Amino acid sequence: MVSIKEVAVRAGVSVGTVSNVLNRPDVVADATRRKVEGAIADLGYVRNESARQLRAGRSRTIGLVVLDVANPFFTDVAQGVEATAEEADALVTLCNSGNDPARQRRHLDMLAQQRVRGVLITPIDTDDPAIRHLVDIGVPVVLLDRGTEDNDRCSVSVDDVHGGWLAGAHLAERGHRHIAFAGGPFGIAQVRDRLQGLRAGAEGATVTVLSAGGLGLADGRRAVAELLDRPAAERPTAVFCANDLIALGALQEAIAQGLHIPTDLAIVGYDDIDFAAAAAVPLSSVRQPREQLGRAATELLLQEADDPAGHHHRQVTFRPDLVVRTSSDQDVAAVATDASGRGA
Amino acid sequence: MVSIKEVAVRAGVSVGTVSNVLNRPDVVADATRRKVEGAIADLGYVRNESARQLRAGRSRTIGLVVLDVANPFFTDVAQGVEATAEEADALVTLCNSGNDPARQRRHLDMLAQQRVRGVLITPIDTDDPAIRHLVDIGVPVVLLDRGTEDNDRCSVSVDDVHGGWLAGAHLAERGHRHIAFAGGPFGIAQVRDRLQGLRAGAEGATVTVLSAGGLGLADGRRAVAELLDRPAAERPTAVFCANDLIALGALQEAIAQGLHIPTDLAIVGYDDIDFAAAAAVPLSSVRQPREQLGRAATELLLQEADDPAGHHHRQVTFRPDLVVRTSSDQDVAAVATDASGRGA
DNA sequence: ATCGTTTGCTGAATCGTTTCACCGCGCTGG
DNA sequence: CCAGCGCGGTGAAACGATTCAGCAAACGAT
Repeated sequence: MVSIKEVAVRAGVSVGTVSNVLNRPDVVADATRRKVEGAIADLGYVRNESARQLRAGRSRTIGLVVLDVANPFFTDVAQGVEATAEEADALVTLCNSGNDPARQRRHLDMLAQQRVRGVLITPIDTDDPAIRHLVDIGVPVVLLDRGTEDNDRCSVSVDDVHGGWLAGAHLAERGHRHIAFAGGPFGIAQVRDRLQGLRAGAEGATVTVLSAGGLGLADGRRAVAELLDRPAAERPTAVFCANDLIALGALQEAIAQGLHIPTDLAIVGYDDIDFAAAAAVPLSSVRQPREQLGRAATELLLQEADDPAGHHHRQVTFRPDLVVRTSSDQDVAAVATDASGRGA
Repeated sequence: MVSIKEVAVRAGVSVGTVSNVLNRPDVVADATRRKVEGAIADLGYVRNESARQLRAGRSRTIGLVVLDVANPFFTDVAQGVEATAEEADALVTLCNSGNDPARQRRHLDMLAQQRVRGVLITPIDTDDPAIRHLVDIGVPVVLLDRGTEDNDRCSVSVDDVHGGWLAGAHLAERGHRHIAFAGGPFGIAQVRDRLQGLRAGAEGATVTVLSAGGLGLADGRRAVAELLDRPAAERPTAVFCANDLIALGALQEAIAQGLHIPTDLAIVGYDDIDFAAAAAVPLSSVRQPREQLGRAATELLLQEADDPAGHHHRQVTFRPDLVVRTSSDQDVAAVATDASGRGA
C-alpha cells in the first residue's frame, strides 16, 4: 500500500509538500501541484485515515446507536442524522444495540476507542455507566428520542406522555371505556411514558396492560391472542400499541381471527412509520417528527463537538400529533347500534 | 485524553509492559499486571484505535454498503452480516448508498481511506470504477445480492431469474393471461432479472411493464394508479412487484380504489419481508434467505481478508422460493364464475 | 561455582500523516 | 547595494500504540 512518502519521491518533492497539495493546494505553486497530483494518480495513492486521525487527535465520524435497525422509525431517524452529518462533512457509524445492554456496551466501547467526535444514542436503560463514562472522558453525547434530567448532556426527545395522552383522549372521545395497552419492556422509558399518558388521556376508561414482552410484530400478534383469550364481556374495545410494529402485528392477528377493524377492535399505533398508512386497514398512529429528531440531535452534537466550552446543554422536546385513520375512526356507540350481535 | 505513556508512568513500568498487559496478559507477572490494571482504571484509559490501526496496517472493521437502509430486506441482510462479523471479532460500518452513485462513491472512498479489511456491497451499477479501484488496490470486495461474471472477486446472490420465473409460473398456473410488472430502475440488475424470469415463467401470458420509477411504497401506489387508468378490458389481472415495498404500496392503493385482492387483482411481491406476511391481505412473495445471504458473504470476505493468497473467488448462488399467501391464491377461472360483474 | 535457560521487563524503532520552524531565492524600495 | 519580504519549499518532530532485540535477575543442572 503506497504512502505519502513514495508519492513525494516520485514527484521529486518532500512529504510536507505532498501534504500541502492534499490539504492546502493554494499554497503550492501550480507546476509543483500538478507534478504531485500526477504522482498520486500514477501510484493510486489513497490517504490513510488512521494516520490523519492519530495526528489530529480526533476523527470525523460520529456514532449513532439505535435500539433496533429493523424498526423503520430508526432508519428514518438515521436518515435525518446522516443528512445533517453529511452537510457538516462528518461521517456516521450506525450501530444496532438490538435492545441488548451488552451489545450497547460493546458498541460504546468501540466508539470511544475510535475517538469519535460524539455519540448519538437511544439508550436502553436509564443510566448506563458506559454512557456516563463517555461523558466523563469528554465525548459529547446526545440522547436521542429520550429526555433526561441530567444537565451534563443534551437530549432530543418527543413528549411521549403527551403522545399517549393524545391516543387515550382520542379513544375515550370515541366512546371506548376499556382500553388495552400493548408494549414492553417497561425498562424502556418510552414505553412507560406512553402508558402513563394513555391513562391520563383516557379519563374514565379502564386500562388493561397486556403482557407484550417486546416491540416487534410478533409481540403485537401475541397481545391480540391474549386479548381474545378473555371472555367477550371483559374484552377491551381498543388497543393502544407502544409502536407501529406491535400495532401492525396486532392488526394482522386480529384480522386473522376474524375481527373487523375498527368495529370489533380499534387500534392505535405509535411512530407513524410509512407502513402504518400503507396497511390495508390504515393505522391510526401518533406521529413523531422522525427525520427532524435526527437532524436536531446531530446539530446539537456537532455544536458541542466544535465548541465544547461555549456549549451549554439543551433538552429539546418535540410535540407529537395524532393521525387518525380507519383503524380507530369509529364511535363505540355507533358500533353498539350498527353491529349488535357481531363479534368473534 | 490519557495515553499508554501516562499509564506506564503511574504504574511505574515501561510502555511496552502496558501494551503487553493489554494484548498478552499471560507474559506479564501477576503483581505487575495488577499494578498496570489499577493505573488503567484510575486514569480511565481508553485505547486509541487509530494508533493501533496505523501500526497494524489494517483495521478490524468491514464496510457494508447497501442500496436502501429503509428497506427491511437490507436490514435483515445486515443482521446476518453483523452476527457473523461479531463472531470473528470484526466490526461493521453500515453505509447507505440510497441508490445514488455519488453517495456510493463517497462511501467507498471513505472505506478505502479507513483501510477496512474488506467491503460488502450491493452495487448500483454493473461496474463502478470505484469498486474496481478497491479490488485493484487489494481490498477484498464481495458483491452482495448480486452476481458477477468477473472472476476477480466473490459474489453471493440469489437467482433472481428463477425467482421471477416462480412468480410467473405461479400466476400463469392460476390462470392469469395478462400480468403487470412493477419496479425500476432497470439499471439495477435485480429488477431486470426478475422481469426476465417473469416472462419466462408466465408462458403464454402477456407481460406489461408499468413505469414504476423506483423501489419504494410510493412507486407501488403509482403503479396501481397507472394500471387503473387503463380500460378494464386491457387491464392485467395480476401484478408482480420487484420488491415487497412496491407490492405493499400497490396493495394499499388497490384497496383504497375499492379493488378486492386477489379477486380483482392478484399481487406477488419479492423478498418476503416480515411486513409481507403481516399485511392485512397477506402478501405472496418470493422469499430470499436474507440473513444467510449476509452470513455467507461475510464468511467469504473474512476468508479472503485472512488469507488473500490461498483464497480463490467463488460465486455463491442461493435459490429463492415462492410463498403463496392470500394476495394471489385464487384461480382466475374461479373468479370469472364466482364474481362475475364485479370490478372497479 | 559455572554455565545455560527461563522469566519479566525495558527502550527504541516503526507505522503515515500533519504541522511548523526555518531556509534560499528573487524582487522591491530606499 | 542591501535590508526586508514573500513565495515555495524542506525536514524533522510530533501523535499513540505495537513489536522486538536485548538485558538483568533468578533458577536449575552439572
